[in-house]
This record gives sequence, C-alpha cells and structure tokens, in this order.
Amino acid sequence: MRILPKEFYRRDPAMVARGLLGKVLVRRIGSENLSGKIVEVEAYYSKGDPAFRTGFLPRLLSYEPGAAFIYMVHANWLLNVIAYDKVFGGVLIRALEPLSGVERMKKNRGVEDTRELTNGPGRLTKALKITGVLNGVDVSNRRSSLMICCSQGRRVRIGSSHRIGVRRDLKRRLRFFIKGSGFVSK
DNA sequence: AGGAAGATCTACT
DNA sequence: GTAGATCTTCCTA
Repeated sequence: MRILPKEFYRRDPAMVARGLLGKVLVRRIGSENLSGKIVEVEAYYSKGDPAFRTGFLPRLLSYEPGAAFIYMVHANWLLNVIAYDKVFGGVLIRALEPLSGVERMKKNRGVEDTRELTNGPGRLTKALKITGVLNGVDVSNRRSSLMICCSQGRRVRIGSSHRIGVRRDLKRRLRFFIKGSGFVSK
C-alpha cells in the first residue's frame, strides 16, 4: 500500500477531510499491524471556528501538515491529523472500518462486536492503542508507528452533516462520512 | 492549589 | 434518553 505524501495534507482541512475517507489508517506495534479504513471525519479551523480550542494553537504552530495531534477529552484520546494550506487546521478521525488485527482490537476494547470496535473517536484510539505518546508523529512517513495509506478501492459516496458534540457549530457542514458504511458513529 | 470545561463513552432506566 | 465517570489542560487565585 502506498503511503499518502505530506503534500496531501497541505490543503484546506475540509478538502483533506473528504480525501481521507476510504484511506487506511495503519498502527504498527512491533511486528503487528492494526489497520482500518477511515469512514468518518471532521474538519476544524484555527480561525473563524468557535469549536477550535485556540489554547492549543501556540503548541501546534510548529506542526507540519501530516503530523498527528492527539489529545485527551472526557477521558478519551482523540486523533487528529494536522492539515492546512492558508488557515491552520486539522482533521479529526471519528470512525474506522476494522481491516487487520481485529482480534487484537477486540482485546484492547474488551468488546466482541466488530461494529462497535472503532465507531467513535475515543473508541478507535483505544482499539489501536493510540495515546498521547504518539503526539506529533508524521503519518506521511513510512517509518512511523502511525501512518495513513492509499486504498486501491473504488470511489466512495460522501455524506455530510454538522459536527458532533460541538457546542457552537458553524452553519457549514464539516463532518463527512462514507454513505452506507455500517461503521460510522452514532 | 483548586476548579471548570470539554471534538466522549458506558451503563442503566 | 439521561446520568455519571473520567483525566488532561487551562484559567484564576
């Protein structure tokens, strides 16, 4: 599987978010690979976006496009990928369709149902053992223990909605998901 | 040093 | 459908 180059992330966050749908997130732990197809994402902007926590900005400005930004909310780790062209921003990975390492994910989550494994931002980080120690890793580098690869799959139908759990959202729809996927969060 | 908020999850009714 | 748990960061004192 080809890895997505850094240039992929040097675009408008909403564009990157849509582009990430159908791509494959790979978490390498030793010799084992846990992976899943990205089926749900949200875009965030550092300017003009009330949902963005501006307190993060000073630390984030040194991040290159394609860097993982992982932080804790409500006792859950959330995975973002930094993406920006003009205005700094990022993409929250909200749900995956498990591909490989499913048994390991079930153990990590303590859940048997494959549908419930990675259908939420806090759930997928737990299933793939993604925590703050991976903060800042370059997902466009093949040597990283967290990376995003191209899929050879066909084009996907994209649906959109307002973002989830956001107190004050924009009118613009910034949540994107693969239509018909059974692995989107509820 | 203490408290509140938050891009959530689980369990329970 | 709602309540409570959970934990890190940021803000105020």
